[in-house]
Amino acid sequence: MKCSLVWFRFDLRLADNPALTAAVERGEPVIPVFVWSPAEEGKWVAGAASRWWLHQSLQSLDAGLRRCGSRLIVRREPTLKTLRELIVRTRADAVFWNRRYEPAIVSRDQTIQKKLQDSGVTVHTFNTALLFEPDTIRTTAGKPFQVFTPFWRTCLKSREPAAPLPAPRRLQGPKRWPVSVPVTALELEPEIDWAGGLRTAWRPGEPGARAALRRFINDGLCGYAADRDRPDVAGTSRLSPHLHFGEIGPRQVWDAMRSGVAGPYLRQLGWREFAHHLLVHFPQTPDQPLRPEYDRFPWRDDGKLLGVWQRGRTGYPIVDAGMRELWTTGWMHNRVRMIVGSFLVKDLLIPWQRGAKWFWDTLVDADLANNTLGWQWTAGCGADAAPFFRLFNPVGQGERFDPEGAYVRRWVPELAEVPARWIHRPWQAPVTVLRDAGIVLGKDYPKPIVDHAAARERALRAFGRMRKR
DNA sequence: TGAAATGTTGGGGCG
DNA sequence: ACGCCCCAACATTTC
Repeated sequence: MKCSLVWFRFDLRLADNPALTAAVERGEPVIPVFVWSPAEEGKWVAGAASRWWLHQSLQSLDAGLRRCGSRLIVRREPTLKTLRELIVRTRADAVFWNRRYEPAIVSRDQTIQKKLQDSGVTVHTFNTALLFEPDTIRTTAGKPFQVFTPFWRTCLKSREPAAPLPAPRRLQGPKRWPVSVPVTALELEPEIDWAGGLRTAWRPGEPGARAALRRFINDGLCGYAADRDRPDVAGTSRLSPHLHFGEIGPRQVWDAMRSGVAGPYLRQLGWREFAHHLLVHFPQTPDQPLRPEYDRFPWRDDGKLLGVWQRGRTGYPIVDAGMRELWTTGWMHNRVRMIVGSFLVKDLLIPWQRGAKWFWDTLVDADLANNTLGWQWTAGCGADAAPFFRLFNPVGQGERFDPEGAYVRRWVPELAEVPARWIHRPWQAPVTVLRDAGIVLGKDYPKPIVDHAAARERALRAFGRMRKR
C-alpha cells in the first residue's frame, strides 16, 4: 500500500492547507510530519519566544489531527534523511508541502525536492502563506517592485486570491504509525519558566487563531482606521504570530473581510506581502541595507546602551513601555515598534541589525520578511523606507498616541501615579509632582539616557557625513 | 507611518 | 477709523 507524507512547516493548520488537502484528495493514507531543523535555518533560527510559541502550536496541531483520526509525527533534523527514512518505512511515494520564502529555506527545500524526485518520489508544493506569489508580481518592465503603493495596486489588479479550502473532516492513517518523539523532546520551551506573560497574552494554535480573527472582525475592524495607532486601545488584530506560524492563512483573513470597512486592514496584509516580495528578490537584506551607502553610516555600536534599550531603561516612558511589553508578552504594538526603532537607530545611532536581532529573539511573531522590512524602513536604508531624517520625537509620539498615559502606566508601573500632563516627560515635572507620585528620578525611574534634541542634531549630522563621503 | 524651522494669514486688542 | 503689534492657526520648507 502507498501513502502520502505531508510535511508541515509554517502552515500549522488544517483549514485552507492546500498541501494537506491535496494529499487527502489523493486517496492514500496520509502521514503528517514535522521536522525540527534549527541547523538548517541558517543564521535565522527561531528565537526563544518563537520556540515557545512553536511548542504550543505543535501540540495544538497534534490535537487537531487526532480529532480527525490522525496524529503528528515529530522528528528532528536532518530533514532530508528523516523524510527518506519515513518514505522507506511507510512506503510513501509522494510528499506534499507548502512553500516558505526565507532565502536559506528556499535553497534547502529546492535541494530536498530535487533529491526526493531523483529517487522516484513525487513532490507537490503549494503557496498558502501569501495572497500573491512573489514571482508573479512585476513592474511593467518585468522587475520587482521597490515602492509599496504601485506594488499593492498591481496585486489588487491581478487575480483575486483563491477562496480558502475547508479543513478535511477525517484523515486516513497508515496501518502502522512510524515512530515519533513527543513535542517536549524538541526542548523548545525555556528551561527557566519565563513564559508566564506569554501564556496570559496568547492562545497559540489554529483554534486560538480563528478566535482572534473572529474577535477582531466583531469588535475591532470598524474602529481599526481610527484606533490602529493607539497602543492604549486594543485596536489591532494581534494576528501576526498566528499568521507567521500559519495557524491561519491570509486567504482566510481576506475571505472573512469582504466588507467595505476592511480596506485599511487589508492594506496591512499588503505590507506583509510586500515584505515577502522584497525578501525573495533581495535575499541579502536581513543583514545588509538595501541602499548600500548605509554601510558607510557612522554607527556607534555601543553594547551598554543597547542593553539599556533592551531592558526598557532609557528614561523615555513610551520607549520603555514598548520594550517591556515586548519582554513580557512577546509582542509590541506597531506604532511603538516604530518609536523604539527610531530611538535605537537615530537617537542612539546603534545599527538597525542589533534591533532586528533583539526583536528576532523576543517577538512571538518574529518573521524574517516582516522584521527585515520593518527595521530597514525605520533606519531609512530599505525600499520605500522612511527617510533617515524622519525622526520620531518620543515625547510627542507618546502624547499623541497615548494621550492619557494608560499604555505607559500599564508597562512602566513606577510611573503609574504621574499625572498625564507629565507622564511622557517626567524629567520636566515639578519636584512636588514627582514627590506626590512617589518617585525619585534616577532611582525609581531613570533620567533620559540622551537628550532627544541633541541626539536629533547628532543624527542629522551623521546622516550628512554619510552622504558627503 | 515626523518634526522643527520658517513663512503666511487674519483676527483682535489697543493707542 | 486707522495702523500697528501680537499671536494663534495653518501652510511650506528643510533636514
